Amino acid sequence: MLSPVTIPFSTLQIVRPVLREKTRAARTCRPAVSCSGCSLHAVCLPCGLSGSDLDELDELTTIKRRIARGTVLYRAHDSFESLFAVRSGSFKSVGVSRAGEQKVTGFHFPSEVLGLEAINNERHSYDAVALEDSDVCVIPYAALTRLALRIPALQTQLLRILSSDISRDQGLMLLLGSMTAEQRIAAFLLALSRRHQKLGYAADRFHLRMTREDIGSYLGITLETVSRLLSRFQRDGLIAARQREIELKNAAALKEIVGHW
Amino acid sequence: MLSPVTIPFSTLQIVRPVLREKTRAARTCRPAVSCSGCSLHAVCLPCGLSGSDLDELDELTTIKRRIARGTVLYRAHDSFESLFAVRSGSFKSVGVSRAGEQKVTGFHFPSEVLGLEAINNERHSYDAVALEDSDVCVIPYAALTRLALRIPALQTQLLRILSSDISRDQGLMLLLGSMTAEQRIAAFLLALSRRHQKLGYAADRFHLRMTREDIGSYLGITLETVSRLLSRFQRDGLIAARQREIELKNAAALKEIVGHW
DNA sequence: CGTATCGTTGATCCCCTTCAAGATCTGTGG
DNA sequence: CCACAGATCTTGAAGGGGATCAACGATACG
Repeated sequence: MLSPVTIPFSTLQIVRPVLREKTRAARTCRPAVSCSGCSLHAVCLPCGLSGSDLDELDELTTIKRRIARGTVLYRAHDSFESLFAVRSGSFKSVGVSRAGEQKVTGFHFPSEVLGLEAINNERHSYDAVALEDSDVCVIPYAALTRLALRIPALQTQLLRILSSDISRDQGLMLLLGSMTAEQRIAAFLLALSRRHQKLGYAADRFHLRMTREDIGSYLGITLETVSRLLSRFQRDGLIAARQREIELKNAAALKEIVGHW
Repeated sequence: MLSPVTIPFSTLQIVRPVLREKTRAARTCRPAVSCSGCSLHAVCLPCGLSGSDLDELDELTTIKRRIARGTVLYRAHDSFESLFAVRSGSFKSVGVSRAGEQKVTGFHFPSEVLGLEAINNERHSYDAVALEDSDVCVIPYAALTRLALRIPALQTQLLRILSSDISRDQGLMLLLGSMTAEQRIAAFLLALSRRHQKLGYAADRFHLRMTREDIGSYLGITLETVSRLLSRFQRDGLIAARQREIELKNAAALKEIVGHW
């Protein structure tokens, strides 16, 4: 269907290593496509694995795919075969109603695993759309669970990843259910900042990968409100925003707005 | 800490069997406290297990706890040791902010598993409060994952349960992010109806276990709005409501209001 | 350079919140 | 069994936050 794509080295540069500790590049001949050679291995699925366990996971995840900006990784109702780990780039999850309305239910950055919601009914329940040219690891699910039976640390990590997805969703539910538009935008900016930091980027300066409309859809407000509030935050000196380039000038004030949630 | 409690038979009667197929009561001496003897085994954690596998799970889950109405099963920040399966009764999950505000993030009925969000950071992230006198199975997590390594069907089921929790949360996010108050109430009633049906109860007649305030908190609206809309639905003949006793008179119209989400 | 997509800002409107008061229910003790 | 207090629910009136409608700038891209 889709042939494996070798990732050019230039792409990997986009993602800065989180932990440089002894990369296992020497252990394998294809560092660019293996978990052991991937700069994200400490925060991705192989977290906690080492030695021969890591090698076995490598064999499982040799297939990579490049997804062009604006195209889908999978669609709602597609049958579920594999999980996908984001290697570079970013995605949005889009829930679709039969009435045609769409709603963004999540944004996904490198090291995060996509497709977890499909495990239960073996069918995806939303579209995953690339926000920029992106690369993913394909992780065949049946083979992954077989391997997890033999590698306790892998089973542990898999369950952790699912659990943290539940935690993240619950955080968003709190946000959607009880925050004003102003609080939502502040919380959104702070969350993005944290995620960027976790990937090794500066915490106070980042590029929005998504449109105002995507943000509004995700936060349950209109794109006009998003725009107005970003303007206001800028006027009040909390941020500097030039198009999608965001700089947090006063993170403390943003936290104050969110109000300790 | 808390001693095992034997469940009186009268309590078990509350939960009607979903599938009466050859209950395995004869296989064990303690049907009232074992998975094999539990009327929920087909929709709970042991789904898909049989024979000696089921026996092993039984040994893991011998401890039961009775939680009185209004008391907590666990609190946010409690350390995570066990998952809990609801045997009878019902619970709400309550997220707590440092500012003191509370928000209900979920309702939980028999056969559902509580505590999944705590797997990742080994600490619970919300309170679980009993809405009525309830019984739960205590499922020690470390032992469960060890057992799941030996029983592939158990690992599969565990991953499915986590995944379906993610799906459920995403459904609520769609609701919170893009529905009017009227749509939320309609969707809430229909969802409750479906869950009751799944447990073997009538689909068009049920008892609300929670207050209007709980419902409002969960749906992101005020208790007054909940009350007003229930009154309006009743006036329009969509439901009959006497206090917490609800009868769906026109489910089709409710679905029409929700609008095919 | 022109077109489409994306973003900003303004004016108006309405759904839901907030505040308030009363009704009903629950359960506890006398 | 009844009375009373606290919790819960209902309903009304007024006000505001965000949606909607609309027009115009800015940017990206072929």
